Amino acid sequence: MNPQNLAVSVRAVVVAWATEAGLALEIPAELQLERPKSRDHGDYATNIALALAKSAQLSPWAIAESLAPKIAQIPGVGAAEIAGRGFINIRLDSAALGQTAQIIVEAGAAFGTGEGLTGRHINVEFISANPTGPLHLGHTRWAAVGDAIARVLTAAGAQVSTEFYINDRGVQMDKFGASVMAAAHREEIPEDGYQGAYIHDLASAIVIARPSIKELPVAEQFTAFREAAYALQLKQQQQVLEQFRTHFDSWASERALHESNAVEYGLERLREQGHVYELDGAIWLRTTDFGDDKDRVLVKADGEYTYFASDTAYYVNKRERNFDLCIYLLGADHHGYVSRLRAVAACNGDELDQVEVLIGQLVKITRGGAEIKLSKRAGNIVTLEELVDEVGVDAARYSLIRYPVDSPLTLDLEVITLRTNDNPVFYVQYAHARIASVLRNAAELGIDWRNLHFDAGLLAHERENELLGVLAEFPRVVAGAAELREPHRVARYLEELAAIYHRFYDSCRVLPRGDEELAQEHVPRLWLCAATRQTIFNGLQLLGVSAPDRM
RNA sequence: GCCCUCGUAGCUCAGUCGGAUAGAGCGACCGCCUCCUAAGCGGUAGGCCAUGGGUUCAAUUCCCGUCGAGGGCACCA
Repeated sequence: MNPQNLAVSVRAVVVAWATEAGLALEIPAELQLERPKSRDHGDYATNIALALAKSAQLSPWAIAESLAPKIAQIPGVGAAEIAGRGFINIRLDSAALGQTAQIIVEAGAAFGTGEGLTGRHINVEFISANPTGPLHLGHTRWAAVGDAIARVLTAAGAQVSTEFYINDRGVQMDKFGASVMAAAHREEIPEDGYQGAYIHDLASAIVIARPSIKELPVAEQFTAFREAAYALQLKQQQQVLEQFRTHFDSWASERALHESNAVEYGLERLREQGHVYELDGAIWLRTTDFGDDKDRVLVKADGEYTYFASDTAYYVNKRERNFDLCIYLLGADHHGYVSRLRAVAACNGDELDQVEVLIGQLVKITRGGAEIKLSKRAGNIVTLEELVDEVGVDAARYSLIRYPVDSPLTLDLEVITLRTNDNPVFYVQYAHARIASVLRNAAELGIDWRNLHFDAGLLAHERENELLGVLAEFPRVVAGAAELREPHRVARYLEELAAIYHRFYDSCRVLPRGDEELAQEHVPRLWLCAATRQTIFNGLQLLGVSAPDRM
């Protein structure tokens, strides 16, 4: 018995009742069963009687009185009681609930996956930094969250591709090249150039690899420095992301987009749709047709493409690759792009909602309460690499994922370095390690629980019920996280699960003490432990955080 | 001026596609190891869910206004 099955059964009861009573009611296709906040209200509750009261012209209580006895008849349901203004509280019998443990263990890594997004082909683009320096803290948030979103969408059945758009074209690249070249000649870095110490490191590395580069004619030398620095910097970003367990299925280059004539092609496609016009010598896209507050220039009066032209062509390119949904993760400073990006989809003949833009607030970082100012230009950067060196991949990823992206985030380096409950990741990992330890001990005692009789009905302790109920929620949590693009829900869920497990562990002895024999209640508890371990493991997997067997 | 996001415990934050008594961690205070990891557990204290209206059987959640915080409004990249 799981929440989904139960919801289907309850709905069938409601439909049967309405038909019998001769009422033509609109009953939701998927009836929502919620888990009551209070344990006194049973395992699941439905508000269906309240919801139908108005259209049925009956009191909620009267409807509930008709439904409750029939719900109580559903196999696996122990009791159905009416409470409050007409809620029906459902209690499962312990055997039906206990069965969850076995189902989870047998499902293994597949527990939590679903099919809600089966058939969707989704492109998730995030970070998309200039290759002109190390990835900094803001990028790090997207690296963690974007990767987790991709994992969660995949678990929900979608076919997902992650993508990094390399902004390797334009004046920033030239400033970058000029800065590195100046550093190589020990000249002052141009005022509008890049000032960080890494510029000097790049310059040295380039000169060591190719000493003759400084003898080249100036124009040629500039290009050589720019390209060499680009290659090194991109490689550095890729290595750091790999170390951070953020994998990109594809790296799309803005340059390549232009060189392959994809920009012309994209514009041509938009012209066919009739939203392109010329004014004052420039070529515009009429994004105001679809909710943008002003039209946008694609080609400037001087014949140059705008950055927006690249973006537009890039979208057309993604569609050509058969993605039916393009998700973008952008910083709060880019929120002005939302309406124009969605308008691009509409101008291309697609639906507005085929573009989804997730706007993330920026990350503030403190060390012992004192704010550290981030400024790339001043060279005072807290980079992804530095963060990982200081707190580790697990703590960094988890700390960045456990908050919704639309809320501003303050990370205190001192706090997230602590191995205490300040770092919920340690709390969750500890629960996993604790269970792994129990299962190891069981094996050492020669208890082959998998091959012993599993009596689900023995899992009747209050704490066991709580734990089973929370475990059964996992698939719904994953589905919700995918649907809402909110992987932090998985993290919060794991914290709740770990807490419930610790409470269970505190009250229920899993293994026989030193001189005791194996008792019948030990076996289902071992199954329950194994199910919890599997669920925590699967959840951490979705966040890209490791699940250690020992700590 | 217009637009976006946000305002919940002393602090950092969950919760909100409308549901019953608003939650966690930290900080404070009081307890729990003869026993599978005390990196754990139990308890106490702490709230006009910024504010004023509206919709509803039901609003912290949805809508409008006000106040406050942050960000954005290029033929820049």
